[in-house]
Amino acid sequence: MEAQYRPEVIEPEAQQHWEEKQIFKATEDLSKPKYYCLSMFPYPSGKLHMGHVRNYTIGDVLARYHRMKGFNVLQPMGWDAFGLPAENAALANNVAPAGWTYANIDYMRGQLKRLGLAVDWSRELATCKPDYYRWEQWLFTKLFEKGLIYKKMATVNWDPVDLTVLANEQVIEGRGWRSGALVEKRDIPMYFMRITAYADELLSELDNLPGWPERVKIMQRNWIGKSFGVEIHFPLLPSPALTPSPSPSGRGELRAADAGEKAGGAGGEGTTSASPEPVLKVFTTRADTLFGVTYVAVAAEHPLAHEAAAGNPELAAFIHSCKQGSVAEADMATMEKKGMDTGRKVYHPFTNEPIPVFVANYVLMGYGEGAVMAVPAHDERDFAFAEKYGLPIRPVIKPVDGELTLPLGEAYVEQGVLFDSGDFSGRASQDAIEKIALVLKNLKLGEKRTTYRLRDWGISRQRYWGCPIPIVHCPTCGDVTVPDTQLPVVLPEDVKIDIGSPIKKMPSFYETACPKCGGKAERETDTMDTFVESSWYYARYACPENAEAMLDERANYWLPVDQYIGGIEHAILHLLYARFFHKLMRDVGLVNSNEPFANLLTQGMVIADTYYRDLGEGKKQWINPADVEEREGVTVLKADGQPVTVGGTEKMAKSKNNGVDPQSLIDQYGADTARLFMMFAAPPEQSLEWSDAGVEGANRFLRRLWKTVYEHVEAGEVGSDGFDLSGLTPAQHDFRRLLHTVITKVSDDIERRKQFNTAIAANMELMNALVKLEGNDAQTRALKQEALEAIVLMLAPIVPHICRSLIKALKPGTCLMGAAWPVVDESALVRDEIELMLQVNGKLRGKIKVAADASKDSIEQAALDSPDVQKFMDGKPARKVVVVPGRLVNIVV
RNA sequence: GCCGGGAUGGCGGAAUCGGUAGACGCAGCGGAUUCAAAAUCCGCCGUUGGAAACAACGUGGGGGUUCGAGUCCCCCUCCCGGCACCA
Repeated sequence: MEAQYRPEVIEPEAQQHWEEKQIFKATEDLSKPKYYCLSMFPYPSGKLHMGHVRNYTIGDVLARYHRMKGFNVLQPMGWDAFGLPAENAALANNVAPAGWTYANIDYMRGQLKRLGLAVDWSRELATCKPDYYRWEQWLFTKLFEKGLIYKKMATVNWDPVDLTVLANEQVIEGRGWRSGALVEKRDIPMYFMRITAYADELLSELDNLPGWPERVKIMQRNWIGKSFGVEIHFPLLPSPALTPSPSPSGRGELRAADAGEKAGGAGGEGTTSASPEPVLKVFTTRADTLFGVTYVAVAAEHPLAHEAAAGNPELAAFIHSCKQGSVAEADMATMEKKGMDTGRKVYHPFTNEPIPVFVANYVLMGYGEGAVMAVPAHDERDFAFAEKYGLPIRPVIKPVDGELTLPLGEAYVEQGVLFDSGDFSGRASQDAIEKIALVLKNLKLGEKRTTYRLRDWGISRQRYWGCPIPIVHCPTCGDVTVPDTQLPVVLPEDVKIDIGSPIKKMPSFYETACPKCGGKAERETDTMDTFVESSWYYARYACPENAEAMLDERANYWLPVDQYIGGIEHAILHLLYARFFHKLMRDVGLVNSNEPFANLLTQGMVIADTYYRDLGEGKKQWINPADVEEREGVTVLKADGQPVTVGGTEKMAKSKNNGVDPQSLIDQYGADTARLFMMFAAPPEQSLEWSDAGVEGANRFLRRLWKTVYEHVEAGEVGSDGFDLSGLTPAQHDFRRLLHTVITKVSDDIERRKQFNTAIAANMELMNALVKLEGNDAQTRALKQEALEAIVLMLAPIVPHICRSLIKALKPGTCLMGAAWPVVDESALVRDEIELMLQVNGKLRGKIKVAADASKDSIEQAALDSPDVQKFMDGKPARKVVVVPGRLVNIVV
């Protein structure tokens, strides 16, 4: 064995061995339990950052641990290769997105391999390859035919200067990131996936996911946002200016799940119903406050708003001003709440009192009916709005056991008891909601309804670098899906990029014949949201080379994924879409399980400081943390010494250029040190502010481990028969108990707690004790052999390269890949004496040693006899003695 | 704004079910080794008072429950993630 730890020698050697022997190639094997371990695949942004190292090391530790526990492990890897950054890079560097993407994949694959991941590379996939996305297109056509994909209008960010649609990320402070122009909202036709049809199942199945973090399930529940309420119809007074012209529609029965569909069409359903009388529909979860309604507010896109604006230039201007700004909900929610009276009025369904209708910029067209009844006395937002516009505030709910202080200083939002509410006065809120719904139903002015916050998923993107939507627009046949035989619709890769998608200007792409009638037709030139690709890749890994089908029976062998690992930022969108897709695939017969991911580990963000220079008009130049330094208290760019602006601390991302490349760390210390340091720095679920302080310590520990094994091995072979467990000295006995306590703890830390920092700490503690173990006799050497073997095997999932070398040195002829996880010797854990803490009035005052099997009475007596305790009892009698077995005794005086 | 999470020594963190706060590591300080340095090894290392023994205080801030609270409950502050076209 070499005296020096040389990662630059042993790491490539180990990696080459694993690759040549195809150690990690997974095959379906019914003789072992399967373990499908999946880390979220990376977007090939250029280089790995620390978040990737964290993510993939966590996955690798779990994959390697389960392999040692006898599982048939699959750990695949691939590339989430379509996306906006490729187009940005193409624009900046005048290269094709495809070439840029493939070059990044090649570089990053090399980096991942250098980390020594136990990945089956034979299953590698990239979502931008036709052999992958053709199945996405195939599924699209099936879903379109089933009505699970449909077309409707939707609102996007429009850059009036560059004449392009902008992603939310490209809107900075209300302006386009390149042009600096004020962004406008614009309605365009898009394809939607009917995720709302699965809302109930997506919600209820969360209860069948015990292996998911509670916080993620809570976020998904809130996102789906099922609420029980009442739809209320406010009859419209005839317009003072015009005769009302309700758009004809027989679809007044459409429920909330479809609300978005009609909303986008800006269709008129909102002002119509089955009854001939025009009504304004609102949805509320607080029907008990109905008598407190003092105005009704509609979204700027609401048909009634448009109608009212026809003869009212001021209102038209206000509605137009609501169109300014991004469509992002965060922007909508934080902007100043503004409104304007439409001049139109509705009747209160019970009192027949006329109520004004406002247009308000805070009412969202996409949720419910695009209209709300406002109760300033019992809703904070309505209260603020009413104060601003001098609208009446009419309290109708009071606390069950008290009175309201009038006038109200703020909205009283709790449920309570109704007053000033006609026949409903005196009823409790819940009871009143039921009764009011019933009476409204009898009057045909409303009914109980369930709504969801969840909206259907708009998947059209007006971008180039994505999967083409397999639709042909035929002037005679309409939207026709591309038949299986004509798939895939291949995205041309050799393109020139400027503003706007090149395939929209490429007749060779969009000119085609209608698959139905053979007439002249045009292809859809929008591409799909990249979330579509990442919604099913986990299943394709089971059969990535299958050219005949999207999935085959191997998917049912491997699925569901036993352990999914990825950033907490995906808690809602990606994970919800993937769950949705799994159910879609189940319902077309591709998989037989209900959920894709049995266990989920949400890794905390690796965050880093951001730095930028303002280029004006909302444009910023982001500067990498590696390129700045502090000079005399000022943060400056190293290159020119000029100051930079310090931004916030945010997740490492391409867009903020704050990713730290792990390559120099790996080059300097090796992959094992990088892996060990990353796992030791913090528990996986916690967010981690990046700092390389402590890397030295991780490397030092590995050198120390190497040296300890080296010295042990150099001292000669240890006879396996020289180990006499009954003849251990007390110190040796204590050490062996520590060893087996640590094996118990580390197993639990990795398998159940998934907290690797403490698993590493326990091994360090054991190493510290081992180094202090005196003596060179056969007993001691056998004990050290047992401990070193266990430490090396316990650390193997985390630092596999060094452990491969060390196990070969400790047990010549053994192979790490065949090695099993260390087994606990329960008999080593037995103690005959334990230490108990002594408290007086909850304060620590001393400790005693008692026999492990001492009775409660004898423990109490021993505690009361202790001089440490008596000193603080001041001669007073014990009022109470609390004995916590195995822990402490608390004496209350 | 809404939803979710977090805050513990100079720093990263530990304390797993309400029961010894600060494991393990980093940095720092002192010592050994060395011609010297690096590396390595040994020791100290929450704050205040004290020569020490020891005592008091101490887990973002305020209040509460409990024999006992970093952990549970209420209120607040700040930070991080998400908010449907970043992935």
